[in-house]
Amino acid sequence: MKMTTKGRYAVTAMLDLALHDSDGPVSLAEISQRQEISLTYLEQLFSKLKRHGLIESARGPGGGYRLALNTDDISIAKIVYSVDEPIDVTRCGGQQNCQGDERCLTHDLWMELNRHVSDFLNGITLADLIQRNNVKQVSERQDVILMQMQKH
Amino acid sequence: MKMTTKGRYAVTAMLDLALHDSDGPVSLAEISQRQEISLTYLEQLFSKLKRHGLIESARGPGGGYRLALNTDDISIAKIVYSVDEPIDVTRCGGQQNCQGDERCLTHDLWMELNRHVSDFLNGITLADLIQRNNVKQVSERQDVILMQMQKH
DNA sequence: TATTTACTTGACTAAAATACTAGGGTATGT
DNA sequence: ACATACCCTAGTATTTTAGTCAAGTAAATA
Repeated sequence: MKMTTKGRYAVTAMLDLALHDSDGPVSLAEISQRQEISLTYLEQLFSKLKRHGLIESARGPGGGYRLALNTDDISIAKIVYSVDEPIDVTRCGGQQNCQGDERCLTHDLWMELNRHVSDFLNGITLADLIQRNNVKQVSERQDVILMQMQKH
Repeated sequence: MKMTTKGRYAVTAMLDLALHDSDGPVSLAEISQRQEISLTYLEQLFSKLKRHGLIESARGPGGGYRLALNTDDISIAKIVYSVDEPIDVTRCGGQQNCQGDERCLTHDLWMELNRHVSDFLNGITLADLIQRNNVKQVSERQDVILMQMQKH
């Protein structure tokens, strides 16, 4: 399966967005500072997330991004799929042509693992994450740091 | 997490070995033909598998590899770990320094996914796979093809 | 309406990882 | 001796990743 920093960054950024959504549109500049992710890299990710209908954008001063769905309708799987398109551990991508035009010995095993990981990521939403204590703690730490930076 | 063809090849080759272990040492040349994996690439993988104590080797004519453990003592996780060393989906590798020297927002989520995948792969052994109908079928197909090739 | 903020798009690139190949060995059975 | 089969170290082409650069467009506000 494909679990890269791209997917991790996307989830982290979306969670940041969810945590600050109530204050109006959130700019990528803010997220970039809080999560320490390059601004231009975030732009790429958010373009994909928007294409997949997870977020909405507002241009101009005071603009930024907002969630297009409720936090309990956005699963981690949706986010990762949006930026890392085909999460897949098989070689053939679910086609059964891993050996010549037939299944390889371990085809079904990897399919099972695929389903397992998907189920897990589908079962967790942004709403779930927001509830978690460790998320709250880290988020508060980041907010404080950002405010200190803005003083200067 | 890291799930590449290297790990897939290793599991496939080990399963092939398990299926033919009863006939005495199995040479990499055989496995290479049956599973359509490059011989020199197999050599690399088997060197690691041996270092991790999963197999034993016998040199010279009639030599080859044998399982060093019972099939129900060899989990898929053991095999994958042997060749793809650190299976890990977090950025920090379990250290909590993903953001500066602190945890990032989603640290715990990736740790959880890690554990999930590991549990799954630890819960399946070569013995389990051998029992499966789809494995039996594919294996028989491969044996027939190899015998036909050897006629020529 | 000038200006600033912030999103939008596409092409480009450095670095790392992957999936191999090449080419030497060394041990062992016949 | 000689063939078989394991053993080991490098090297390398390809692909993927992570990220930059540049040139926009849309919208708000002064």
